[in-house]
Amino acid sequence: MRSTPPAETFPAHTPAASQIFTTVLSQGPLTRLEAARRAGLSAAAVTKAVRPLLAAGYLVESADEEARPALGRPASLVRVDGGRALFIGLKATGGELIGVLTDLCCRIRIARRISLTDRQDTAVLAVMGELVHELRTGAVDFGAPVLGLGVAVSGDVDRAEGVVRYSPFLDWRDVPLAELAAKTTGLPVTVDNDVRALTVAEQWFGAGVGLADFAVVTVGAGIGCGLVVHGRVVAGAHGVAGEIGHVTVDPAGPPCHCGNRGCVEAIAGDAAILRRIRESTGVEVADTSEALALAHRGVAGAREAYAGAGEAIGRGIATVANLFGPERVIISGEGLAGYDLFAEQIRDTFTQAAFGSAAHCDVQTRPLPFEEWARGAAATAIQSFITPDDPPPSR
Amino acid sequence: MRSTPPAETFPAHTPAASQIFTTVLSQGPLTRLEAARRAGLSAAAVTKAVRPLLAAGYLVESADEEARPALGRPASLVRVDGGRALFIGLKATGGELIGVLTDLCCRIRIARRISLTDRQDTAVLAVMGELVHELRTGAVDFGAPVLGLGVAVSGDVDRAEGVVRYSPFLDWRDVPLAELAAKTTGLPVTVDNDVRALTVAEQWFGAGVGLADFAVVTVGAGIGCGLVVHGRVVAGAHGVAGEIGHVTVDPAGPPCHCGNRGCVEAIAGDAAILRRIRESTGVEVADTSEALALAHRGVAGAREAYAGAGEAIGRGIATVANLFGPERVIISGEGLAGYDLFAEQIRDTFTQAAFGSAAHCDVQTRPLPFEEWARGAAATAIQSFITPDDPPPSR
DNA sequence: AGCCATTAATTTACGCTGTCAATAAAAGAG
DNA sequence: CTCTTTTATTGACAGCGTAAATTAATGGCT
Repeated sequence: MRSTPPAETFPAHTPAASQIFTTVLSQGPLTRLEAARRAGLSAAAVTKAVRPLLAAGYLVESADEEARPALGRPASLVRVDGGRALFIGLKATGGELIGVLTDLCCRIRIARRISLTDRQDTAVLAVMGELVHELRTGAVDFGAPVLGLGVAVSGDVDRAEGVVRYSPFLDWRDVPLAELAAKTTGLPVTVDNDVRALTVAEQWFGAGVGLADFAVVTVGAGIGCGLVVHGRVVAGAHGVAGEIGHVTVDPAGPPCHCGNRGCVEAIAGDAAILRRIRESTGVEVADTSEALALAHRGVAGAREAYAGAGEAIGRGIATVANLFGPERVIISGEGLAGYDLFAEQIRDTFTQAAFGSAAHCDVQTRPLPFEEWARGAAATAIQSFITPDDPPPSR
Repeated sequence: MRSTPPAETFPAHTPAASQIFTTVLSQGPLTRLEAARRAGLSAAAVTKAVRPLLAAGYLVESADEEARPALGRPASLVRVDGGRALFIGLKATGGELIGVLTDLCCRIRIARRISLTDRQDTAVLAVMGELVHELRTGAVDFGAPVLGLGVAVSGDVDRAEGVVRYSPFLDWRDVPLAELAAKTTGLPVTVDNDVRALTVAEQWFGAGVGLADFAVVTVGAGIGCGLVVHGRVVAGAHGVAGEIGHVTVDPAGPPCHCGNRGCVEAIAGDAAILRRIRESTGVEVADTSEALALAHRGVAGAREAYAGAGEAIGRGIATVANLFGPERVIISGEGLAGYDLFAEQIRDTFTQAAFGSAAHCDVQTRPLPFEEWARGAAATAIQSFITPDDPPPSR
């Protein structure tokens, strides 16, 4: 939600224009005809929508050098000028703030992290202000205006209202973050849940482009899941959705902080893996990198812990596939550092537990650099810039 | 999919008209203004859309007798004339064919069942033809035309193409049922998966009216689930969705016909309950009614079997709630005959396993008379009649 | 080389549908 | 009998689609 009027508004005031721009943005350079086809609109609509966007510099035209057909008028490609505008994305965790400056195509130009000492909202907000200022200072070099700020926070976030309802890691309740950050920075602010933000980034700029139904699964400290159904990110009627981390995979499994036993997160979360390695090997591993080292050295207990995690994740993904039937599942997250240790288990368990054609679902993995979460936040800011109201289904 | 031109077409050729009609159909008598508000359209659009529908007799107007506010121009209510048109719904199981004749408001006027002796598609089709003929003969009394036929089949069904891809109970593969049934009956035919059809009926005529996100869980021989997300029924990219029956709730549980262990269906399906009762009590219960009798008499082994079933179902529903965040879950099915035996376990397990606000999800139960499945099929026929292409999100 | 047929991309002209804002209609209150 | 209040209708306007016209590039033919 915009809390302040944007410095510059997007010259696409009709739904069709937003949709066409989104199509060109996410599906690379396209001819007008091809853009029309993919957006489900007429070619005439594209021509009309493209004109003001070209004039404003958001789109640029170029000849189709390669793949020119022998006959007929050669196509001219339309693409988004990424350098036309900049956006800032912030991800707040309990311990640090990650910030990125991206262009309109959501390519990262600058990335920064600052550790947080105080989780109080006012303290975090001050640090956010600093980080945004630093990124804007760096933005001067690129000769384009910063047109929006996206903030990603884990927990229950109401994007439409710009309010963090409850964030366990930050211990926040009902913080009107969009409003506060807009006051601090003077930018239009979008606030969203971190996993959903990442899902938006995949939908527009990643492996979810062009898919109406897919899921993003993040593996790390927690296990999260973002869902896109009918071309739209699922937010849940009560703000909760995609809680794959608390899907039970073994009622006799280890206890989870949520009060149940055998949740995916209680088996495959970073802390769970560490604890299991400590219990089975007796080695007092201090963090994930030590645990990984131990497993890579071939220590049986450590390998088993990762294998068990892989099984739990595979079962969780199979559950998602059985219920939704997504076209693709994108596995990502910090936890992928140890992907070689559980890839096989994920795949085997998924294949076995997926019912019927659900097994045809394409399970992909992509590495997730640390700035990726913040990039997701920037993606939500770009989304808000292009479609002030929540976006229509993309194709 | 329509395979033959309908006997009579619906005089609403614009999306807005279909949407307004749908709103009035499912949300009872409404003033034009209220219908506009609920459909997200302008009052002007309603006035324009309603006129031809009144002229054609699909809608009727009446004064708002009660609840007339003291002030202002009195509202005139618009409602659907259910008696204006009739539809036939068929549900095919392995052993019998259930057929209903409903009016436009999906109220059942006549219900019939015929047992099937031969599962071959041609044999089933012949019996379908008979049943449809019988229902149409009965329809004469109501003085309205039969305008569509809906057929519900369990398994993998492609509604858009009207093809049954694979139905285990009938042992069918790639049967172009819509085309065949249209040829036999001369009616426009809609073919859909049985659980999805039931979900459509709930969405338009049941407890899902007005909800953008809800789930229907059916308990009986199998455990099924229909999902509505963003106001649309989820069909899954590969035709599989809502397979709650094959969500694993206990990897150490009993084996399931799908090849895994501890699926919801392997614990809470009718056959699983019977087997467990036989094993624990030694009593050779022959069918579900005997099992119910045993449990109601207080036999411990039988009660435990039902309690275990309740837990499995509750856990399955919690999984759905954690992943989607539906506003409501509607539990239904033949298995509800024993609802008193596991209601408590469903509720307790759900509450415990639902994460955070997902527990706020409203879990309802509704009895499911045997004709309900066929009524769902009729609902899909009504839907196809009103919106020839797949329906837009309803509000 | 010049011209024309061919193919494709884009634009222009026009019609349909839905919104917005102004207006009519139907009461009861003063 | 007029004013207020609420609902329904009407007419001007805008968005978007279709269809036909226009523009652009290329190869074959003379």
